Amino acid sequence: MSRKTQILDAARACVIAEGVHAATISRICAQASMSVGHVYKIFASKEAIMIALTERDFEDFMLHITHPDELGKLDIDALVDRYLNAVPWLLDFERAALAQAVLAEAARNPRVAELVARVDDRFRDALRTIVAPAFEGLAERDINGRIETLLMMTRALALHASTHPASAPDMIAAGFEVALRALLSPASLAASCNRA
Amino acid sequence: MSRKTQILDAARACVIAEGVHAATISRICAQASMSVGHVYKIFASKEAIMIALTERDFEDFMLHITHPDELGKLDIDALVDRYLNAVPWLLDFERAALAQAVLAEAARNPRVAELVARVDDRFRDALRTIVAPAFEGLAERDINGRIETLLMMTRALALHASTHPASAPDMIAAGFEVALRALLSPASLAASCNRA
DNA sequence: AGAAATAGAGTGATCGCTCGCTCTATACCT
DNA sequence: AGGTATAGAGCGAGCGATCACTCTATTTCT
Repeated sequence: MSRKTQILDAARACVIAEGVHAATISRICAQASMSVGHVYKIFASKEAIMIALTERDFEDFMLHITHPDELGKLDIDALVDRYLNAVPWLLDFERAALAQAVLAEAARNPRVAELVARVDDRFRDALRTIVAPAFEGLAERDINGRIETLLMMTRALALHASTHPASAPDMIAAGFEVALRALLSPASLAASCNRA
Repeated sequence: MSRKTQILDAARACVIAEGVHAATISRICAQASMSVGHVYKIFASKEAIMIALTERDFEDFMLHITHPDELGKLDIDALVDRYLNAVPWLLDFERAALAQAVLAEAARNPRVAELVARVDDRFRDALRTIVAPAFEGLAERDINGRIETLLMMTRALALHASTHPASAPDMIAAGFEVALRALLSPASLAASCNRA
């Protein structure tokens, strides 16, 4: 394991346990069993560590939800399956705590905010690619609204375990599926259901 | 305006601008045009200020989404209307930034976490009261899953502007409505739509 | 005058980060 | 091979800044 990985793993553990700010360099060093001086030979600053950690975490997330290799092959039903399968992974407490810490940091640190925005764009693009064929004829605004809602729901899921560590994945998946299928069905169908 | 309110308003502004940790006592004091010593005569600690601020913010939120006075009178259509009307308010950047900071703090401070859990319970109860009549016959697990999904979507909406300050409320409301109506329709109806 | 409100310099702790040092392994010379 | 020079991984005491908080002095009311 490289020194970089070693530091990032230690930083991850600290951030999950106490957030970005309270994860001090000295605690990260203790966790990594390295000296302060050495860590600063490998990363330029605490911020650089956090950026690298965030990048690694996001890459992991994107691979889990929309793997680039299979993007072209995914239809809507497959997307729903993939989503529902990812629910337990998203509801993992450590993952959620890290995501929560990263988003909190994004509110303060413009470099992290830019990272979040970039990943969101990639996620929206991936969704759009999958969903576009089924949504022909739907107004652009409605498509965007649905994609944005999917993004928001995904983020909600990714954060949920942070405040609700003991939530039941299959109960949440059941509710989630209802909303998911509605958002991914063409407009006419959804409309006829809505007003019943 | 009471001294307490004055401090909380100053704290709110600081937290929105820089998060809970970076919102230092001295900056809050400067913002409130008060001395450090005086602030500590009114609040016991920085944590006490943050708890009070969180409580005030949550109370505000609950009043906006499910006002207790009209809880009995709300049916599902009225609830959807209320939700959609609340979207622009939820998408306010300052509100979202504060919510984001509070949730980040909850991940670290058990007292704030307990506050969040309490408010979530109140919110779930309110939803259940409104939704129960229409959901008779639905399995308990499905009802809970839907309520939990609604909670998650509400939270996602409440946080969204923190990372996406310039999002278009009506576009999001359009997508949101689709998911909302699906979650609030009885099961059979939703199922027949799902598998089209 | 006495009480309450207000002020802000001061305290000890802790932060991110620096810098001069040690130690070890390899390269090079004889 | 055996001795010496060199490189760079690793170390941690210490620096200046800043934190939450205290304490005493002063002003403002009654």
